[in-house]
Amino acid sequence: MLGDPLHPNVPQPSPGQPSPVRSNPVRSNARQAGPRPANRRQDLLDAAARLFSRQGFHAASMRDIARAVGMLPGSLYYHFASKDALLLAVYAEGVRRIAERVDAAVASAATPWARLEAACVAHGEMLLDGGDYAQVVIRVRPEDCAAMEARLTALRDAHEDRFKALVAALDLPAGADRQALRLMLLGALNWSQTWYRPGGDSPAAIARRFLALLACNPRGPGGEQAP
Amino acid sequence: MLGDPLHPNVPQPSPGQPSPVRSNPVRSNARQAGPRPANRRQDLLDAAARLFSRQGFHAASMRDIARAVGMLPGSLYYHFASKDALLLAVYAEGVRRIAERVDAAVASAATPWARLEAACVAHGEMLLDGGDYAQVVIRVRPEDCAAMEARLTALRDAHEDRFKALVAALDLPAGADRQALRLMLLGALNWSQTWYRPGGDSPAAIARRFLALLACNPRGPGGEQAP
DNA sequence: GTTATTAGCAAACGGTCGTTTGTTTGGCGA
DNA sequence: TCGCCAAACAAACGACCGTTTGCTAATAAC
Repeated sequence: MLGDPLHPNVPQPSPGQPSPVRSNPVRSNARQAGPRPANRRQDLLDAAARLFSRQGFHAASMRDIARAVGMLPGSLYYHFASKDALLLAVYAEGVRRIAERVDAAVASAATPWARLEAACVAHGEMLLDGGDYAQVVIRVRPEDCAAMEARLTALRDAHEDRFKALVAALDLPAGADRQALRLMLLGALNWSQTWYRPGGDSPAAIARRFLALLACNPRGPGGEQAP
Repeated sequence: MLGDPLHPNVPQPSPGQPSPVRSNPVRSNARQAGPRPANRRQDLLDAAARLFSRQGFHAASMRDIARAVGMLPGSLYYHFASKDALLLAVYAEGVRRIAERVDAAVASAATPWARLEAACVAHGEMLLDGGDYAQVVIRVRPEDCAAMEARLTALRDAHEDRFKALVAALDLPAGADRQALRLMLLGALNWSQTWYRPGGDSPAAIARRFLALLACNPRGPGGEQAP
């Protein structure tokens, strides 16, 4: 009862915060540190993120995840109410991490075009090399988990709205196709997860090469990319 | 024994041919028509394509597929040696259908840019509206089926090589980034499967809008797209 | 010292998975 | 008419699935 059964009755670090090194000065009556609790919940999230990103949602089993952290399968139901809830937690954290980086990159750029480029570079770096959480967001389709589809889609859309704003801020000729511009950029970046292998071009270089191809880029065709 | 167990001992239509309407004048001793055999194998392929494209490889079970054609689960092992083999057959047919359309479109275009545009339009139309077989090729990742990964990847690569040739034929300035051009175009198109919904822009329009955004397009920035 | 809570173990639940095995059916060629 | 064979049925196999239940140490609060 009492709402959806996403969170079992366990003290979660704090929703909306980056789940810090667990050194936050909690109020008195909450369980605080102790040698035991450690960050087993975080370990579980990490393991789930790894397996979901490498094998996909269906192919990664709860037993796999439990084994990865040295638990028995039933034990992780103390921390997460279901496999769906575990995916949602990983997915939300993934979106949060990508958005965090993108926001920071955007904030430190001056012009609209520089902001879009910074966002694409940050987005691409997270997708391709930014850890398992970020990769889950692209690898796992919301419809892979029917029970969570709406929530996962909402999370992904909220992130992509940032790019809507960035493209809207560009100074473009009147009839410019801003929607296609956004969809092409994000699509090409997201799909790059399927062919990217470390060792070749860096994620940042890939993102910049894509952006350099766009006709409306004021640098002009074949423009140089900054290092 | 004798090679990989992909094909049970059942008369397959003919490898490498488009599996015609089964009206080919077979030699004498092969079972030919009869009221029974019909095209149950084809029905099975169709059902598998549908479920694989809608649910993905892991979420679609052999029981689902059997039920879709009114068979018992064990019965489809008469036609396909394993789930993996069934996926390979669907995937190969999907690649064949996409490539067929792309080749036809390319053949009926005159200039290098027109050929690339025709290929993108055909590719996009197949991905988005070209039936279940084509959609499986994009929806199912080769690594979803470890046993077939190499073969699936080879099929997909063979198709994408067409675009390598089309881009190589373009008349571009010296330092043009042809690889990024191809990857961006194909990536944006392939990813569009995740957001496309019938009713809005047609697949052909989407493909043309993407191509129109590219800086190297001789029509110039914001160029018009043909009807 | 008692009590409550945290975190996990141990073992199973019913169900579904891909697959195998043995048997039956119906039409065809001889 | 007989035997053959494609094409399916019927029924299970063992393995694995997500999940539940009951219990038990360890820790913290009183």
